[in-house]
Amino acid sequence: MRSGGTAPESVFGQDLFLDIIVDVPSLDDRRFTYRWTGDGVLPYGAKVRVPFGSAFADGFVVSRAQKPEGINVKDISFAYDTRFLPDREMLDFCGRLAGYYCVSLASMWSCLWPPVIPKMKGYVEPRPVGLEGPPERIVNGDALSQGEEELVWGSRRHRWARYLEVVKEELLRGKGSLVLVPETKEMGLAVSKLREVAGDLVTPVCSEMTGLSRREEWLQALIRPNPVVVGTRSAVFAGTSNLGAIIVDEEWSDSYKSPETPLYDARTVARHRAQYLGARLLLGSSHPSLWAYAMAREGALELRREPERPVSAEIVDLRASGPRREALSPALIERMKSAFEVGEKVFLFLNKRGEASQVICQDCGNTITCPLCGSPMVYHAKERKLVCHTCDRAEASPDRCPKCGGARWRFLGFGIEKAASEVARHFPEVPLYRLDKDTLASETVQETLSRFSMPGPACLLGTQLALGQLGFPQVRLVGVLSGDTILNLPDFRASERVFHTLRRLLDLGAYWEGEYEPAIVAQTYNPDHHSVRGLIDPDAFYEEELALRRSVGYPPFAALFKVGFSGKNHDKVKDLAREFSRLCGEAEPDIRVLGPIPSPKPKVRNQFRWQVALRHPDHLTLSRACRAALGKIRPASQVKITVDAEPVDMW
DNA sequence: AGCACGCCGACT
DNA sequence: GTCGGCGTGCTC
Repeated sequence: MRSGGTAPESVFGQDLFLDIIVDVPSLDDRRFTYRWTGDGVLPYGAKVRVPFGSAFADGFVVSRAQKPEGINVKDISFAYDTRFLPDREMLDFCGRLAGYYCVSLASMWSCLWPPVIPKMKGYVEPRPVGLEGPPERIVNGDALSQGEEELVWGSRRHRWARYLEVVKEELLRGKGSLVLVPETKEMGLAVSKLREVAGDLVTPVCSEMTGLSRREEWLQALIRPNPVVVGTRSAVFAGTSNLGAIIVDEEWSDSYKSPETPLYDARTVARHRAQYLGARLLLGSSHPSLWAYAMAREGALELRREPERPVSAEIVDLRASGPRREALSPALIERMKSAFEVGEKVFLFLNKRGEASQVICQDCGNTITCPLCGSPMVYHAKERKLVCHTCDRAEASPDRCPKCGGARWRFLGFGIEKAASEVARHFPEVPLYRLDKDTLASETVQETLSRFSMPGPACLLGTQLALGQLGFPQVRLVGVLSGDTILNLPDFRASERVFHTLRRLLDLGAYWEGEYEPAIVAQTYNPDHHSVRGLIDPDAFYEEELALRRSVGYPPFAALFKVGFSGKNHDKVKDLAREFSRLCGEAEPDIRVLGPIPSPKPKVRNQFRWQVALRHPDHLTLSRACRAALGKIRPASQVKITVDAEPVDMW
């Protein structure tokens, strides 16, 4: 609060000019000079509202400025409450991240503030930081490693025992912690667990933070000397720099990847932030990502693994059942029957993404993959061709399977409707519920689940939506109708995704104590595929998938960028994508440039879409080349460029 | 991102 | 003769 004119003499009674970077796309941190006529000092990094063109925009103070000549300098409209100003270390850290992700510093800094911030009221003593220039974009994310890193692999109980231990240790050293969970609905449990060791220091922050109390919690995370901050993806930017540990629970989850720009991945940000602060990093997982597994294998992460529990899993080979096309195999029907007879519940999982126009060999289950990159190829009905969307390689669709010579091709995609009618036909007396996007409109997930959990036999047919629901009813049998159809997606992580989905089904009922594991019956056309075998032998999956990724030079053995181009003028989009590819190759000859190719969805909302993939062993080399190329492209043109420096898929 | 300026087609 | 398309450029 303003304390009767005690603000610094030097900034009173005179015009104060400040350089502001405005958070507006394509402006890329261009500086604009504004006048500050309000009370108090606006420190480096302060967030302000400024008139911009005929509208307003948010921006950040980066330095003091001279009165510019020949420009009609406008006044800063207001400053946001400087109590929310992140500390200098976080500001600098985000400078590095901006370089790493090829985005503007302004957009990166925006992540450091809650969505709604009050205006600054009167004079607020800012934290002591100077008005230096912006931090050097050193973008050397790995140079500062000194903290310990570990992979906590096992059940929820196993992981949280370790988390609490570490949080407690750090508190004894006077250090706070940051705990990330994949979904908002996981926060309640995380908070109550952490309260056991950290009591009132536990500070939940929430991305859907519009309410006053939410904002207050965010502030507490900044102000408390050693907060134990809990939150989802966006919370990776919250809290002070006095952190002893950063914990990422269920790190395999792609919900850590931001879907909007800046396209950061909270897992990587967490790791870099821990390294930057010299804090420990804990990655927790019931089935680690390949990224985490590879680091543990190299010894970069210390491994704390709970012994694998035996699983009851049966893999049903659909190839054996011939051309008959039913959603439920006889083997599954048998198992369902015995489950219903003793009053148990069955969950049938159907991955709905199998609608794509794919062909697999009905005799041997072979899916044709691209010889250049290993991604499954996509059938283009129009030209009767198989196309690799990663390499832009097209070949005639073969008449006979190159593996077994079979000529019976199957087009994928049986819908949930068909499955439902089959279940109803086989088990007319068993109550049947559905949980998918189409049925969600009529009732909530919880309503469906509670009806499903009423005593007696019942069957639930669900998609991804059903996974990860807390308090899932006691299911004794899980049937996977078509979990592996996404193997046919042109995506370097398709196998990993199938593996995680299948392993996740084993955890359906796992909530806290009293865990149990259902028996699982997985129907598949790929019974020998390592991602399906991973249900029984996860280690074999990891080793095989790692070997595959290494042989084709994909993550985690190399950095991969996905650069998207979109606009309504097809030729301009294509030309700019070509130009960009050329410039990248020029900037750094070692870079593998794949494409440009039309995006898997080549036209969306009347916008044409092309993409380029870049690969190189070193992420920073890619970032540098990418920024160099972007800098040389004339910023005109109605083509939007999106750089994803850490894609989780190639869509 | 908005928004204004500016130079070529079909309308009262 | 004007209204209006959106390509190009600017925003302190």
